[in-house]
Amino acid sequence: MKIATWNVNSIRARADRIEDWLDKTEVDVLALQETKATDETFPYEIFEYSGYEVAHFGISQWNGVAIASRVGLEDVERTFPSQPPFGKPGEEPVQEARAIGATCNGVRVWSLYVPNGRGIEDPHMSYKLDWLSALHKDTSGWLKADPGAQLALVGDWNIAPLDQDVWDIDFFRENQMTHVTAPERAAFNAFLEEPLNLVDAVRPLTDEPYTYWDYTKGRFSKNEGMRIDFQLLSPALAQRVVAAQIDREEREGAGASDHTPVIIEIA
DNA sequence: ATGGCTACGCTTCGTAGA
Repeated sequence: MKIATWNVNSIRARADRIEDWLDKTEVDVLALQETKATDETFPYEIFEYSGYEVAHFGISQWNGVAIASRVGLEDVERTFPSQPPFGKPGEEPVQEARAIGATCNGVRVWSLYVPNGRGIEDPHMSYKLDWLSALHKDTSGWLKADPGAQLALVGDWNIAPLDQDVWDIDFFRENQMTHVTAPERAAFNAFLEEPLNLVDAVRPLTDEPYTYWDYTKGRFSKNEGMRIDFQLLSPALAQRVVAAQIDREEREGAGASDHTPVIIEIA
């Protein structure tokens, strides 16, 4: 079974490419982030034509997450239980469409779009860290309830865990950029450490360093990218992984998303 | 020269991405 995750940066602008990609790769499960669509405007038909069931969660032109599957799509859950809303000062906090879960052929898949911190001092940074802390707490509960859980937390984590996961760590440091700060990395690493012990099964199985290249400044042609899209698997699921791939080719050509798909194959 | 892109919408700029 193949499970892919892909920040498509607008499902409507990318509809033809996504349909072609599904026909070409024949993944069984595709988790999507940044659909930039509401449930009303989401193009369900491109998945149905290709033989996939799909569940989407979108409430505005921002964010939006979905899971498409051709091996079953059960117990769909929109937002994880502890997921915090974003509160603007003086306004009612708003829940954002950043997480959708579904069980596909026995694997509990969460499609996650971790908030962009925007800036080190920006209120969105504490939102990002709170959001990850809440996800960690719920994940801990799921694994306590079932230590053998087949669980996949996949998506755009908006964190580059290692210095080598950005093209020039000095550039990031000098410009006080997000995605590489100690608190963000600690929040990410907490998923890989005791007691959760989730596994990044992709890193050891692919030579491609990056999953994202900015549209601006010719970043892709200069191969100045970032590794920020991950599939973190429960220990029991990680044992079944036989292959992994970052589909760099999909970043090429006109009309590409700035992120590329990340795929695992499990036995 | 310190830029360069892409997408969205009650669109023709402001917001967001990272």
